[in-house]
Amino acid sequence: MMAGLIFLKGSGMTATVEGFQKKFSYHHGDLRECLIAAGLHILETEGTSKLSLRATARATGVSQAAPYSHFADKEALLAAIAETGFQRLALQMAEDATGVRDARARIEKLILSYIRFARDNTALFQLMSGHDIADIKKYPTLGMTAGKSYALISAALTARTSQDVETPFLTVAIWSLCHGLTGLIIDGRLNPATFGTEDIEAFVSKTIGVFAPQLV
Amino acid sequence: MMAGLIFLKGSGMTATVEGFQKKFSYHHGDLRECLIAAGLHILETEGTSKLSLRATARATGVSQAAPYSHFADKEALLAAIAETGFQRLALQMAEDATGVRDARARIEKLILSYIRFARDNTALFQLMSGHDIADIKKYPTLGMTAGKSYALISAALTARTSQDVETPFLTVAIWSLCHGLTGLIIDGRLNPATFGTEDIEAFVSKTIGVFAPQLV
DNA sequence: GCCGCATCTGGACAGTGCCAAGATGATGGC
DNA sequence: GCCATCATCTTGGCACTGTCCAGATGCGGC
Repeated sequence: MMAGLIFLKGSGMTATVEGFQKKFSYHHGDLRECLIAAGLHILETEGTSKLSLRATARATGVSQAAPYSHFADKEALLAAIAETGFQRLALQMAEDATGVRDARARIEKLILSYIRFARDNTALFQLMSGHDIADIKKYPTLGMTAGKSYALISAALTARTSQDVETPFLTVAIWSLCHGLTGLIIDGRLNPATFGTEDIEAFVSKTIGVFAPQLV
Repeated sequence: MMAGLIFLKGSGMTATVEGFQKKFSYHHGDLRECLIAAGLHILETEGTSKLSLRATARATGVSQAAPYSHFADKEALLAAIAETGFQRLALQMAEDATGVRDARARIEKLILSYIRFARDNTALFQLMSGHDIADIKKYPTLGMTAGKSYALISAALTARTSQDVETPFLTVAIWSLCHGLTGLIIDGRLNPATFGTEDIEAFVSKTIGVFAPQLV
């Protein structure tokens, strides 16, 4: 419970750093960002079921109704949390694949990074890929940010030399593979005996191998 | 609200059919199945957010605590509903692909059937593929039933002639494609302009084309 | 016919999302 | 410097949820 104090008003980075406080501080400081941070923290430590508007408000040290000044409803908070998740995901994928130019190797790195993210941030990933947010179109920035990781894969594919398969369709296929594999892995639905999933890198490499002719 | 009456105790098929009632009727008749049916109905007509234990109990005409005689908690009810969903899905897929022997044509039919199911039963499909059920391992029969559609695809692939790619890996790839495509479609994330998604059959066929060499 | 036990009821508790009315305090115009 | 404005936040409350408990109910085996 100590950890919750991180987000208390008056404490925490955003509120203690003088300049920051002057710029953003109102009653709380920067409640919106703090609520998102608190939400992420609850998600990581206690799981989706414990992530409520009231709990985030509590962790931030404000009243239960305070979040409504920044989010229309619970879904809007979830969307904001998911968005920072997509931001982090895209960042991590880009980092993990820096310098790798060969199309197939790059795709492999990107997918492995995607899988690693999902494993390291399962609850967050499930929020991002699940259906807790009814229609994404209500949150345009979410859609934009979510598109970044897709764009990374798409870009890696346009870079390949042979173009016998139209890139958009190959992208959709690879993307589905990436997403589908991840789901199967984090849900533990792949029999380790037949797939050798204890060595993820080898497994992914072999599965991508199905596309081998297209990834020249 | 009229429709809710379908599930009232003493009415409805399971309770009025004499033999059925004699065999199963207790206080209610066959509460377990009725609750599942009611849950499915609520899911279809009012959406996931309205699907609560209490609502299903209400629709069935029993007290709020009655479901606990048949389900340990809400998740258990969801699991049972999801399971009948998987049952229906596998049935539909098998029907839609009857008689089609050619590997590629059969795969195509199976995937189209999968997509059609997801479109026709969106809320149910999201329950089946989402993360509302925390870990599937708690519901062994769910896992079994969910595996049926996977098995259909797997079987279709072992039937192909060329075996230059190991079947399990190709199955995982095709399965991911199937699942991923469906998600992209029902979430409306595919730009119709670039993909021509208004003609689903053509779109799916073209996307599967990425695997063409492996589907001989 | 009676007893055991699965089944179902009524009531209760803590927790939730959301809302309305009011307090609070920063900010721009004077 | 002061004041009105308005976003921000609080308090209290409503309806709903999942879950539990003590007790009523009634079917099946004896």
